[in-house]
Parts: sequence; structure tokens; C-alpha cells
Amino acid sequence: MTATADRILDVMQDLIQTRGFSAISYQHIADVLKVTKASIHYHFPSKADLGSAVIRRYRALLMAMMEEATGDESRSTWDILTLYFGPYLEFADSAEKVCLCGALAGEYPSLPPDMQAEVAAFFAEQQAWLEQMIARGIDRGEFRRSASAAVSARLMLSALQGALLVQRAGGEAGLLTDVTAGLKACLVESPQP
Amino acid sequence: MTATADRILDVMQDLIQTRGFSAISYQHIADVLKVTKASIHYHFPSKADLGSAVIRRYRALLMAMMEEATGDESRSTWDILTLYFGPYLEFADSAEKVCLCGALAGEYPSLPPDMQAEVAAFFAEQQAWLEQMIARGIDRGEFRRSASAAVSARLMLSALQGALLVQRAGGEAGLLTDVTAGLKACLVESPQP
DNA sequence: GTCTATACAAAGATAGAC
DNA sequence: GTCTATCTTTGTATAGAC
Repeated sequence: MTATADRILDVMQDLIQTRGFSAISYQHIADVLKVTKASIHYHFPSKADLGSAVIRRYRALLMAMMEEATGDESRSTWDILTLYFGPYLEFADSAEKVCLCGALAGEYPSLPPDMQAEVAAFFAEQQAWLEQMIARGIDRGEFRRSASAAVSARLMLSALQGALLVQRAGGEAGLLTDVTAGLKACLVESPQP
Repeated sequence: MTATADRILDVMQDLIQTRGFSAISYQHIADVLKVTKASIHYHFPSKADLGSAVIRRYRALLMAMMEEATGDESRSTWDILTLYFGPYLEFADSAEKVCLCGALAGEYPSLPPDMQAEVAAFFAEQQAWLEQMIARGIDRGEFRRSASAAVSARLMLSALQGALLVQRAGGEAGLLTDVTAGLKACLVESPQP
């Protein structure tokens, strides 16, 4: 991966997170980087190639972050989840960004097949990791048993993705924070009186 | 509103819910209706006009449904919310559809200003109605007080929107059902042992 | 109200010089 | 690796006949 290819991916990721995939053209990317469209086609022959590469990099980055957060046995499960929320909160702060795959999910059936597969893999691995974490919390007596780990993981992933999208569209700044607070109220064992 | 204009809106709504807005062209709509592009421009001069009209109609339809479900004092709050979930479950069943505004949220900053305003209004009114319903559930002792009605409403709206998107992209059929079950476990007072 | 025809811009993509 | 130049298709939109 050359430095230029990486900068192209940076711009492409940023544009998808703000504008979606179909609304982006090679010209938009070229304008930002001050190069020509042909240069971008040299690194990524087709738009599908470029889109797939962006998602692959994004998946790898988040997976590495998740694995790093997981290791420490002494950390409470909610603390680990709070680390996990980090990127989501950053996107929300930048006011115009959502999760890369959350943006792509809205136009999923119109995406090239390779990109569809990458997006599906992203959601599957996010859900699997969350389920594992929530099972940990239940095992350690930190979380309530009111729903299964699988159900809670699906709820959490859906709520986070939805919150980014609704917050950006609605313009209400605190929505994502409220949603994480609501999830905590759902999961965490109330202190015994 | 003529019959033809209505059929154009039907097709446009269907296409947005499956493919998103930017990926749609007048040609796509014309193909489905077996008319020419020019005919569609007669009814809706610009794509922004067409997009705004679709959202307005969608908002009105859902609001009417919500108001109808609300009236009955004897109905339990969770029953009312189950009615509210109806359209979401239908979209999920059709396997390729998400909420109209959920699809549009992914490309929000690239939408025409009029459409942005409509999408924002949709989310605001959905959230307000949900907050009112959840407050009713808390008042009547049907729901736990673990989170405020406002926080729970935001969680519920985000989770439903996200669930449709994640389910379609991930291909896991039961996700939306799991999410509504998880929300119920969050909200409803556990029966006293 | 729907058609044919057309204008005009932008899209994705490639060839070949440097 | 990046450029200029070009090809081809598609996009939104309008004019004017029927």
C-alpha cells in the first residue's frame, strides 16, 4: 500500500461517511487531493475496488482496536464497552459523520457485490464481538440477565448505528450519549438497596 | 394529487427504500411505470421536488397511523408500541426495504435542503411521539423507571432504525424481532416473584 | 398529460505521452 | 505515477408536437 493510495482511501472514507457512496465521484476525490481522476484510476481501477478497499481497511482498524481493548482481565466490562464506543462518539462529535458501514447500509442493495460482502462481514464481526463482551458481563455478575447476550448485542449494535444516523439528521447533539446511557440502564445490574 | 403522481410517488418510495436516493434516476422510475422521463418531469419538475413529496406523504401516513393507535385508553402501552412496530416489521419481511428516512439518513448531507428538512422533521416527530408513549407507560406503572422517557424514546427510535439497516445488510432474518424483544426487556417491569 | 427530440453536464473508465 | 485527452454512457432537465 503506497502513501498515495492511503491518502485516496482517507478521502474516500471521509466522503462516504459524510455523503454516502453513490453521491461520490472520482472528480470529488480528485478535487480534494488536487490530482486528476486518471491518477486515482491508476491506484483503484474501478469505484467498486476503491469502495471495497476502504471497508477492508476500516474493518481491520476497528478489529485491532477491539482486540486491544479486550485483553485486560481486570477491566470492568462496561469500561471495555466504553472504549468501544470511542469511535462512534468521535464521529458524532464531527457532526457530519456516521459509521462508514452505517452510511453504506442505507444504499446496500445498490452497492457492488464486493462491497456488500464487506459490509455484511463488518456487521457480523461487530455483533459477534459485542455478544462475547456482554456474555462476559453476565458471567461476572456485572450485567442483568433480562435478555440473552445475543439479543443484547443485536440491540446495542443497532442502537449505536441508528443513533449516529438519527442524530446527524435530526441535529440533536446529545442523542448518542443518551443512547449509550439508555443501554447502560438496560444492561447493568442496579445496585442492591 | 392525480393518480399518476401518486403512482410515481409509490415507485419512488419503493426505490429509495431499496436503493437510496442518489442511486436513483428518472430513467429507473420511467422503466418501472413504462412511461418516459419527460412525463415524470411534468409531475415533479426536479428530483428534489419528487424526493420531498415522497417524504411528506410518508410522514403523513405514519403520523395518521400513530394517532389512530394512541386513542384507546384501555390498551396497554406495550400493545400500542407493538402496533407502532408494524410498518418496521413489514419492511423487514420484504427483505430489501428499510425505513424511507433511515435510508435517506445515510446520505443526509448530500440531500437537497428541502429533503433534509423533511427527514429531520420525521425523526423529530417520531421521537416526540415515542417519548409521550413511554411516559404513559411509566405513569401507568407498566414500565420501569430506570431511564427517562426521553432517553428511552431515543434509544428505541435509534434501535429500530439501526435494526432495519443492519438486518438487511447482514442478512440475519430475526434481528429486528430480537431488537424489539430486547427493548421490551429494557422497558417493561419484570413481574414480581 | 404524454410523447419525441435534444441540450448540456457529469459520470466511470481507458490510451498514451511524459 | 501522474498527466492530457478522449470515449461512452448516463444523468437532469427543457422545448415543442400531439
